[in-house]
Amino acid sequence: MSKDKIIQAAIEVFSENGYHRASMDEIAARAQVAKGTLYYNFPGKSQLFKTVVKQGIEDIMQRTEAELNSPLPMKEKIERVIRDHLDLFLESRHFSHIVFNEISNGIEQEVLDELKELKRKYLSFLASIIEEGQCEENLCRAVDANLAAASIVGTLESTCNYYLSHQDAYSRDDLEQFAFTMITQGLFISLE
Amino acid sequence: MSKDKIIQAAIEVFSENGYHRASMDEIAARAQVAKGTLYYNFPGKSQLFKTVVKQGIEDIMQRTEAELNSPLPMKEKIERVIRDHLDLFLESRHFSHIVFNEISNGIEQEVLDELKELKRKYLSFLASIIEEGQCEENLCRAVDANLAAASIVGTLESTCNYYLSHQDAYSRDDLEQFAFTMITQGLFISLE
DNA sequence: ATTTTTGAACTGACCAGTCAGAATAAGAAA
DNA sequence: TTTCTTATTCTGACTGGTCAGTTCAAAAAT
Repeated sequence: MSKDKIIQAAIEVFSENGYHRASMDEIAARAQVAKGTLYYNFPGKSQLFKTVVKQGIEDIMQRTEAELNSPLPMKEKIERVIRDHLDLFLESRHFSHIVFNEISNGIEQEVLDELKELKRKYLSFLASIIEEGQCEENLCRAVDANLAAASIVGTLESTCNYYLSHQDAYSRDDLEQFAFTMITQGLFISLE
Repeated sequence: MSKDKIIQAAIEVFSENGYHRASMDEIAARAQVAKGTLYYNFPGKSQLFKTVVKQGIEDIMQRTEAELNSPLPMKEKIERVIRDHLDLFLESRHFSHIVFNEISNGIEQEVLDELKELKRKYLSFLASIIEEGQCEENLCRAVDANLAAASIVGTLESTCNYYLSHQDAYSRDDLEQFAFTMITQGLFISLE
């Protein structure tokens, strides 16, 4: 099936280059398919992009949900959720940018709205997990869950980036441990 | 002086669109200057871009340094440094992306290297501040200062973004307070 | 007189999207 | 099984548009 090959190639190319620098020609070449086949299977670039994003978000949400439903202690759960996110972000370098930042000009309003909705849904999903933890577990209740969700994604994204360009200095494990500490404890300043 | 007008316009256009979608025609129009003048003052797009990034980084470093040299308590200092960063990021929506992410294809290797060096310099600058705090103040020593610097920038960037699309729900002050809490204390989980 | 600016015209590259026709699969008839 | 027919899937050259970068003669500013 060409459709699958195209989606896989699109994930790669979009992840490597972001939306605007990804070209349909390269996606076609990577999928070993003629350009026309892209347009036979998808109405256009933005629709193809939407499909890719949707798949990525659904995937990470599913993985996260599975971890959270496991009968593990909270600490373990958080570690695993962080690990899943790092997996995704390291796999698809620019996936998070694409979803969280690059959604803008050059995409039809209709598709743009769908993408924003996907993003919103995902952040709410994370926020609801945090809120739950604030009620039932030992999460600090002083922080806003929505902002916290955004912040966590930002932290994971930027530390991934840093890690990718300094792999000599850090191991994958360092990255995971750091992310856990930073997210749960921050810089841990005891002021006054 | 046209040069200044061009730089200002370039900051705007690059910040709004990122590097690749920013067009020299629009920069010229925004600066109310002929396109030829751009090329009279700068060798090309990438050089102009470099100038803009350089100015932005030098600006925020200078502001941060000034705050840190003030005779204020540590807590106050950190709050101010965060505020400065939020100012910059909110002012130039995509400035941080540009610097931290969008540096890639389509730019000559030489300029690319200079940009990466600027970015590195800035992160080291932040890291050195954190390290100093870990020695002399009450910052947790368990976190790696470089990763922490990257993480902080990521947090600020993504929360800014979230704030910008939810200004109805949050005030600028909420944003500042949240960023401070998240950076210094994280989700503050007391596990077990 | 020298420097700076203008604005328009042009080139070459890139790229999203199109389309007429080729290839392939699927099913019906012989 | 083999042949004919139709529908689906795929192809790749082509189009039209955008944009960076160049050039330059003439005008304006210093």
